[in-house]
Amino acid sequence: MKLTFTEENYLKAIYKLLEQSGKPASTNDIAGILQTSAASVTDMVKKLAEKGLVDYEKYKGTRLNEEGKNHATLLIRKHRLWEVFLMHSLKFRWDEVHDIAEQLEHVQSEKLIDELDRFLGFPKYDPHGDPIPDKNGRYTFRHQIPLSQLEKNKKGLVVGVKEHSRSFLNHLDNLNLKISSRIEILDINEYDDLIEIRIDDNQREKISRKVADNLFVQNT
Amino acid sequence: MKLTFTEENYLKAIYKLLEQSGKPASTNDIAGILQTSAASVTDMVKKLAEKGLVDYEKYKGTRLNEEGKNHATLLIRKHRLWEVFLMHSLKFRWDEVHDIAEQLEHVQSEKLIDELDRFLGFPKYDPHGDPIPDKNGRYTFRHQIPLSQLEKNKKGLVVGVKEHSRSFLNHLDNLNLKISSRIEILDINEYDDLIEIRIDDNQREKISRKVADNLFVQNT
DNA sequence: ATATATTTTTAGATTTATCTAAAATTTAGA
DNA sequence: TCTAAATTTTAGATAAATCTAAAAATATAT
Ligand SMILES: [Mn+2]
Ligand SMILES: [Mn+2]
Ligand SMILES: [Mn+2]
Ligand SMILES: [Mn+2]
Repeated sequence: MKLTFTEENYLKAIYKLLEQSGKPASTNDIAGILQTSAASVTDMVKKLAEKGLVDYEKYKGTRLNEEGKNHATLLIRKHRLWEVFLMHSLKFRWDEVHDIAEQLEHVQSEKLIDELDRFLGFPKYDPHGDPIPDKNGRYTFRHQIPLSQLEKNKKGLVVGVKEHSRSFLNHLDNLNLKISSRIEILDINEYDDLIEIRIDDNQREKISRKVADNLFVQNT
Repeated sequence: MKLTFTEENYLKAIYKLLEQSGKPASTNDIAGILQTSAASVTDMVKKLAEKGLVDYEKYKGTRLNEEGKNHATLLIRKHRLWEVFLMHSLKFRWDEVHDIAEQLEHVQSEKLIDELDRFLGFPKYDPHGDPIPDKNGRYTFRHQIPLSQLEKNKKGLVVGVKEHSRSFLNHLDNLNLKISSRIEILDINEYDDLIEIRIDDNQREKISRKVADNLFVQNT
């Protein structure tokens, strides 16, 4: 089904909220993500329900149905593949790719996205470590934990970020932290909760719990 | 200036008409290209005039001013670079690229298009032989004539197509004719005006004047 | 030159996505 | 449990891009 940019953005917002909480998306939360009024959201979710993309119950919230979920997954596939393209082929930084991918993800062409996938070598993860759905909507899951859950003296490999904000990504750049960085927990300070780590068997850095919560690592 | 898709499509239409005829674009002609009503066109050209992109005189037609011309040229740059990308990187055929480029050309990011340009090696021409404006809006012109103007026993190199329709491009595919094909005029039939050519020093083919009018060649 | 045809503009309506303000419903606190 | 706060929906308005039908201007043909 051909949808407008707006409709697609609503589907993505509802998908994200469902992913985060597992519960139906509330009108207010959708409005928050899309920076619009609750009244507009009510109008639009009714329309999406009409079109058979979501299940909507007055005052109860909105959830994607099968078709809505498929469409949202396709959008995420497109978004993340474009991010890989921007980063690997066009040499963008990881803090720059999201905004442009927000536009590119709405381009309509199944062949385009499948050929892009092939061109990029069927990548499994995007520049932020998020999994890329394949042509059939299937993800490759990965065992990962927040860096804040890694214990003292244990080692881990950075595989993703939870936050995607520019400021967080720039902060990581300044710390020399990136996807595939090796990390060892040297100390966790009892008093101020700062975590001291060694990065790539090299520099030592102190990071806040906020940063550690937003970094995903694999045990190594 | 940030423009809507619709506004950008009007600018392109006006640009094309000016390019074709040299005269200001008529309301009806714009409506024809954009498949819309004359009344809508009047509304929109007034709005574009308000925004300082076109000069519009009631009943006299519309022409791009400096700013409108710059914006239209940027759109053409984006369109043609995306066509090159689709063809060279993603292996699309030359009859498939236009429709997708019509969508991609509206993505807003100066860095995106300049990096794409670099990635593609600063191509001078698109898959149909049309020149690609550089970052400053400058084209590389090329001396070319329609194949129909090539004389008997003369040789030429195919450098572009005038028509961009799918059916014409597919017809050329069937004849094995493509950009960079070498052509020799073997005979021009007096009775039915069919032109007999040799392609790549190899096969002989008879083509109609209609086809010959729509193929650009360089004398060799 | 005058009538006719064509083109273009205007007037008024429609659709889509948005808004604000007020009403209805649900949730949470005392 | 009752009341107050928060959330959500409804009602009505607005802005952008479109439409149709009618009026106005221009072009064409006898
Ligand atoms: Mn992103
Ligand atoms: Mn991402
Ligand atoms: Mn094209
Ligand atoms: Mn082209």
